[in-house]
Amino acid sequence: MYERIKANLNRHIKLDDEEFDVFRKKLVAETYKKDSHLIQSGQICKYTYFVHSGLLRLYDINEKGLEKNTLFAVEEWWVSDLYSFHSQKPGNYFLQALDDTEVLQLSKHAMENLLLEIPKLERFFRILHINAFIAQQERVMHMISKTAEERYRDFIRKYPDAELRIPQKQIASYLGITPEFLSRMKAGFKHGA
Amino acid sequence: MYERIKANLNRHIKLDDEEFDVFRKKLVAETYKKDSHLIQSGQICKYTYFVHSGLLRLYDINEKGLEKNTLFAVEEWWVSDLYSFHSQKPGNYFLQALDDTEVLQLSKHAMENLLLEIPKLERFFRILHINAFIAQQERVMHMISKTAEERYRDFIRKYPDAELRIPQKQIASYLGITPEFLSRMKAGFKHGA
DNA sequence: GGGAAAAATTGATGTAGATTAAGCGTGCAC
DNA sequence: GTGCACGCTTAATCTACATCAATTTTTCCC
Repeated sequence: MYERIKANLNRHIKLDDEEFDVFRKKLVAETYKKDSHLIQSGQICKYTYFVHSGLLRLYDINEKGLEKNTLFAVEEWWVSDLYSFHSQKPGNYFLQALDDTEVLQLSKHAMENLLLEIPKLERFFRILHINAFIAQQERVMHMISKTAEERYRDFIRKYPDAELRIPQKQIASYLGITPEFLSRMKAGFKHGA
Repeated sequence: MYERIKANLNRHIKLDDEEFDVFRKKLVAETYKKDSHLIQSGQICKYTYFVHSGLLRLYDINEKGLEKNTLFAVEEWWVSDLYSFHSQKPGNYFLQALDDTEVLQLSKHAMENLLLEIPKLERFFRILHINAFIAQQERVMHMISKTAEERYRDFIRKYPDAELRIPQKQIASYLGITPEFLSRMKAGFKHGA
């Protein structure tokens, strides 16, 4: 159960066995059923989640009342409503399981203690958030510069298995287009392009 | 000269005088003339910049050959090509002065040493990048959910003085629309809306 | 395994914003 | 001061994508 998160930490820092043990003891393993919610908009986000297996989506409901996905989290992703988690104020996002999903969750309180006990974790999360920022920045640039079709091709190139696991309407919402238009595009470029 | 960056650090951490002195000694003050470049696409980004005064834009050139702004940096902003700076591989962004601009720059090497000498800085940059991520994430959601006019209104509400200092075409590029359409919108909602 | 509900597809029409092109104002180099 | 490049505006046309509505396919539940 803990090998995956250990490998994840090892991408950026080295913890000895004792340190990892301190870390592991703060984690709570939890399983969420398909369609259940881990985070609700309007509430204070208590946890940061590491996805051990399964599939989550992070979304908000916009002014027109439509659900818009901002992130899919698969195995070995960290996910949370960072604004709410970090500030401990009510957030705007929902986090929902698209499949039965096993997570390791870390409470705000546990996280703060960990950062003091194992300062190397400051480095780990710093690098994690740098990479998250870079990915979002690139996504903004794609929204500005590319057509929906180019963004869809990028998406399936970057997450090849996502096409299989994630419903079309969820992908459309992530890309910022309607399900109808996504369907049309897929039909289109079998013969075309 | 150093009061502004000291205040900036103090937003998230407390450094004593000795620590701040270590930090300050690594900074290099530099002035860039209007229109000059601090970072060039294709090159390895050597520095992270703290804007002491002036105005910078971070942009790339897309596949169609058009310049697209991803960020404006005014007083008290940190800016860099984070991918290139962090990985020390060639980057995709240009950083250009839109006005004569004074920066404090920190080399990759100096930054790494600082993070070892003053571990509290790991925390500082972690929080800085969390906030940067949250802002980018919000921008993605706005691109997905809002019309160009709504995004323009948000922009001038968030950066009230930007409208005065930043040329329209640069704002249009940041919003992901053409200068022509921005001009039309401005004319439009003087009488309308 | 049959039936309801949700997801995906298909078609007709509507619209936000792009593109192209022309004219206008303004800052700045000589 | 004058010329000229460049940014801003206005107008006509075009297109990527949305909206609305109907049909088919898939999923899931007792």
